[in-house]
Amino acid sequence: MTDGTGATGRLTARAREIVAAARDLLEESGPAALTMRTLADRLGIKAPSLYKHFPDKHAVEVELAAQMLEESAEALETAATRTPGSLEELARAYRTYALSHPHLYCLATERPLPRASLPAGLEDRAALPLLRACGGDLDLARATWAFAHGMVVLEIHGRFPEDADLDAAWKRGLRALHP
Amino acid sequence: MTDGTGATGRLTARAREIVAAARDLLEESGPAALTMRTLADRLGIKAPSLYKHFPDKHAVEVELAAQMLEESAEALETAATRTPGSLEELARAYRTYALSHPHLYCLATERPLPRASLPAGLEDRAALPLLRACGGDLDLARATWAFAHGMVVLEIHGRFPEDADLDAAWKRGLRALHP
DNA sequence: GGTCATGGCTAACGGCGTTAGCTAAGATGC
DNA sequence: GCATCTTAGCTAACGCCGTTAGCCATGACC
Repeated sequence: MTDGTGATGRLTARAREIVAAARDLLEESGPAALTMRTLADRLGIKAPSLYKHFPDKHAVEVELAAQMLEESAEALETAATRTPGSLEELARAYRTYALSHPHLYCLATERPLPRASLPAGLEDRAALPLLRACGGDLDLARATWAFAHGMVVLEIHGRFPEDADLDAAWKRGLRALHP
Repeated sequence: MTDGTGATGRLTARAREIVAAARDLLEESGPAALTMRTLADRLGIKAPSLYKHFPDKHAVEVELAAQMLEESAEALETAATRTPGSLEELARAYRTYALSHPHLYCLATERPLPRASLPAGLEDRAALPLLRACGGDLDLARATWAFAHGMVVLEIHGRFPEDADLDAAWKRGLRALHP
């Protein structure tokens, strides 16, 4: 188990404050509200001062993506520990986490993974619980991940019909992928 | 079969030229390159003139999303006609279309569906081939759609490991969902 | 106590979407 | 055939955005 931020040591204290404020802003008001000026405002400083701590806005967003990856990994690990081998519980944890942090989930997900800037091993760690639940079948794990990600983003972006029974679609997909 | 644009009659000729230029710009250079100024440039006019034809940039993007929906529906219908009942061929058509137009696919997909501005019935039409291939099982169709969408967007955004065998993951997922 | 790094600041640049207001050209009505 | 109105362009400008340059106070270090 980690410190929950994954950035202690990698970032200065002030940089972590900035990331925390950025996260609040993003989660409360969406990606359009996450501007360098409003972020600085929330910290009681001016926008250019942010560049003493991060080279550009993208670097802040990468930090947010890393948080999301780390936290979702933790959520999956917790579920796997509580109910070993249950893909249903893993899926529930994934869905719950993503829908609790929709803006963060999309920010972290809808662009290339910044592997170079990520803590070593984080990507594998996030994938491991699902891979184990799939008995080491890499193809099945990837297919299941795609299914879960697809369900979550389609739901977040309101692509399903209003009256769609998403619980039933989840059940049906999981039953097929993990009989 | 339609005219392939779906907008004849709904849009003026000039508006259709603008959408066509916007599409070229988007597909060639990505969403960041799609600005009102560069779009106007490509048409040999100035940015404010675009507002004589569309109320705002979003309206242009909605037109692009409608094109994507229409064309992917056509691709699926063609596949369903050529190889009736084959989910493999449907999936291949979906993947091929999305990967041939990645920026357009993401633009149309990574935001709420503008149902009010869409041609009537288009959403249902796009969903029908898959629903039929699933024997009318709505839950299975939605699960399969989520799987396919997840595979495509994760591939587009480079989220899978470099060496991942995506063909195998597609096969594995489809085999599970449609035994 | 002088030196230097830290972390603020103001002013400004170029690009964005968008609005206001002007105008040339063509269609329309009598 | 002329007046009128609509169309579709234009320039200028506004308020945002990310970002850079350059200045300055504070406090740590030898």
